Amino acid sequence: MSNKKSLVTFILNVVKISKSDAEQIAEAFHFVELKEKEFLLHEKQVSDDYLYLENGLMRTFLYDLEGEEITIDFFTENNVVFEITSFFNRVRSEANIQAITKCSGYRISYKELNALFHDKPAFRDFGRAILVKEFIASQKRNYGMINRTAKERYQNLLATKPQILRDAPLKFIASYLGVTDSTLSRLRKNL
Amino acid sequence: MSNKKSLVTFILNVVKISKSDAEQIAEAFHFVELKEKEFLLHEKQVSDDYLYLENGLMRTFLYDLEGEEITIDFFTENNVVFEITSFFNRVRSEANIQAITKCSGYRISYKELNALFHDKPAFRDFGRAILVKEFIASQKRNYGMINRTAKERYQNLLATKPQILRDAPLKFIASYLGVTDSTLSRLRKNL
DNA sequence: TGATTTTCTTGCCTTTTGTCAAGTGAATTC
DNA sequence: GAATTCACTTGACAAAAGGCAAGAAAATCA
Repeated sequence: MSNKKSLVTFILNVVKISKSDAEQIAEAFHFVELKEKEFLLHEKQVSDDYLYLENGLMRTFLYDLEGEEITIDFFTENNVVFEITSFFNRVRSEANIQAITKCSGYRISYKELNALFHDKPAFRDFGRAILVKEFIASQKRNYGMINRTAKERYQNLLATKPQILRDAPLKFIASYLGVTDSTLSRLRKNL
Repeated sequence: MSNKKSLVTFILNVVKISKSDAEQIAEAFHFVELKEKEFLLHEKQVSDDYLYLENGLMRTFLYDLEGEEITIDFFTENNVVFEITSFFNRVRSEANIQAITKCSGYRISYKELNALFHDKPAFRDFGRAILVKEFIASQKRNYGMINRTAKERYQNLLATKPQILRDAPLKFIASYLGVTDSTLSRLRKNL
């Protein structure tokens, strides 16, 4: 049994399965590290990483029509990281996934994930629970972005994921919140 | 074999399984109709409907802090309709789902869905494909809403789901786009 | 250490969107 | 069919956010 305690704990928090099932699932994952600014996924590649992020901060981003980077989402410690479209549909990714800080965690490939999905009923429940959890998070984000001013969105981010404001540069946060750098800088000043 | 041709076609478009598997899955669904303005789900209930919408237009909405209705999402023909948090986590819903026009389709309950999930491998693939599909749609919506002006968001909706603009009242669309009724009315005028 | 680049802040002005309130017209009701 | 309600529009003004450019501060590099 390798040292995947945090992953086992994460699995047990996501779905009601036995500890030994959780440990067997965790066993299938492989340790990975990423340096600051290293990419987990480059656009136009087919993603093959389903990652549990144990330490660090990552982001996913793409380029808008003017060629500007738009940060779509941040990933914090103790969450899964994957580009769902590319990973599950086996198509080239439109987005990039990049480590903001040094990161470490455990990954499995698409092939490994499917083998588990077919062989281990407990993993099916885990897989579904993760999809449901991430889907809900995406919907919540939708709701939190619309019908709110930039200031409220910023305050919400401050309250829910302060590590992002600590570790990510202003321009990543600005594009994530849908405002310009200038506007975010001014918002900050008034708080 | 009842008349569920559109559902079978829908299933076959979502996941690569055999026609007979798709027909067996469709068999488990039950026909339902909803009158205009009728609710599929009221807030504070636990959702028990996983619905394939064959005809009509629906929306999901909740109330903001000022007690105003906020339309979160629209559901169009030939899509699935469910409140993921309440349905999968068996918790009371914070959202309402309501028919805008007269609607018809086919539903299954949580219990029925899980029985299929455990007994029919083809349904597992279907279930996962639906979650992936809806998750991607949610992410796309996120991306389409941020970093765009209200006018661009409106034009995008016009291009992608014109039936919404045809059948939903202005106030539903305005809150969905995150603007006031007045602003949407003015946007329309300039087009 | 000093030079260079990158990140962030700020001022000035414009555009977008919101607020509030009044008004029109259509649909519904009694 | 008059009254009421509902959906939408419009005007006048206010607030929020953006565009652009200059400059300060911080990080990186040589």
